[in-house]
Amino acid sequence: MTYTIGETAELLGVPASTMRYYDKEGLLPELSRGAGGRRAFEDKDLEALKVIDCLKQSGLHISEIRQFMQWYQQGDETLKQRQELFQNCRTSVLEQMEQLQRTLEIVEYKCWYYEAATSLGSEQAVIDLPEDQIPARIRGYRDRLEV
Amino acid sequence: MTYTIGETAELLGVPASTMRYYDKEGLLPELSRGAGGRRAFEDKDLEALKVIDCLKQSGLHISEIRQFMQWYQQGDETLKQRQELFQNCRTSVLEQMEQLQRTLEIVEYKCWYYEAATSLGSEQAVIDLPEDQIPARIRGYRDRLEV
DNA sequence: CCTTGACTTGAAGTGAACTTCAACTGTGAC
DNA sequence: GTCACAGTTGAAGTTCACTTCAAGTCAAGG
Repeated sequence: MTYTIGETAELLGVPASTMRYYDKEGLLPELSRGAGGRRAFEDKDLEALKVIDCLKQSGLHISEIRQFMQWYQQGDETLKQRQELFQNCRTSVLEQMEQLQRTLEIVEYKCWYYEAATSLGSEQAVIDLPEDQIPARIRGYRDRLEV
Repeated sequence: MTYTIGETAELLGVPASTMRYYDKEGLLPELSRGAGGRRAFEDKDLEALKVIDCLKQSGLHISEIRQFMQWYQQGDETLKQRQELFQNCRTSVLEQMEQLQRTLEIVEYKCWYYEAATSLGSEQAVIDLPEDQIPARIRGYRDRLEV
């Protein structure tokens, strides 16, 4: 069972032009061709596209993903490199999550701030709010009232 | 108390060129100038730079951050818009965290997979591993062994 | 006063990841 | 057979957020 590039695009929600680009960049080294030189995507190629997406989400560049695919093609002698790559991905994803958590805390403070401001009718009213009317989870950001 | 662009760059770890760019793009509308036309960063400008970073992390484009700064300058009549903006930011950050969580699960599967492969000496050995030797937290990804 | 070095500007350049274009070819439904 | 349409290619274009450059100004220490 194979899929055309259009079917694959539909299936994965990735534009066909993107997949041609990935192919050209060597991210789909095992992709075979069918009638008339058309790309014939097999299940393993769909799998590869999912892994590409995962590696992209982890913050890898196209060139690094190409490197991974080259290692994959070289077989068991590159297992160590591939293991290391995914360990680095893991660290990177965890760092991104921590960063996002810090961002969320600021955003939630701002949500509270503007909610209070709209219901009180002015920013000044929020700035003048007595300490004990500020929810505990937000108090740490009291010194960031500006803007 | 004011800081030069160089001091501010040092303080926040943001290149001076980036802050000039933000200024040019209207992201620092209240930034004042000191002797010789030099930018004089006050505490509120540092605060603004932190908010810019937060909004960027949330996924806003420069043009959207500029819009926010314009609303800020217009005062209390734009409180509603600013509240809505931060609510959208919150949704967007939560979605990013969910996406990252899904990525992490795949990455952790791959970590397990390559760890097993390196210790067993080959990928085939992992593929041949009996079901009951696969940790429960990973079993859901069994069908993604390829690549 | 003079020099050093941090600042100023507008304009041009960069890098990454696509996307679009133009010209062409082959497939498959009628 | 024919014809629309999905696919092919290399090259050029796009977008975004900076970054670098070139040419000039100004402040402050010696």
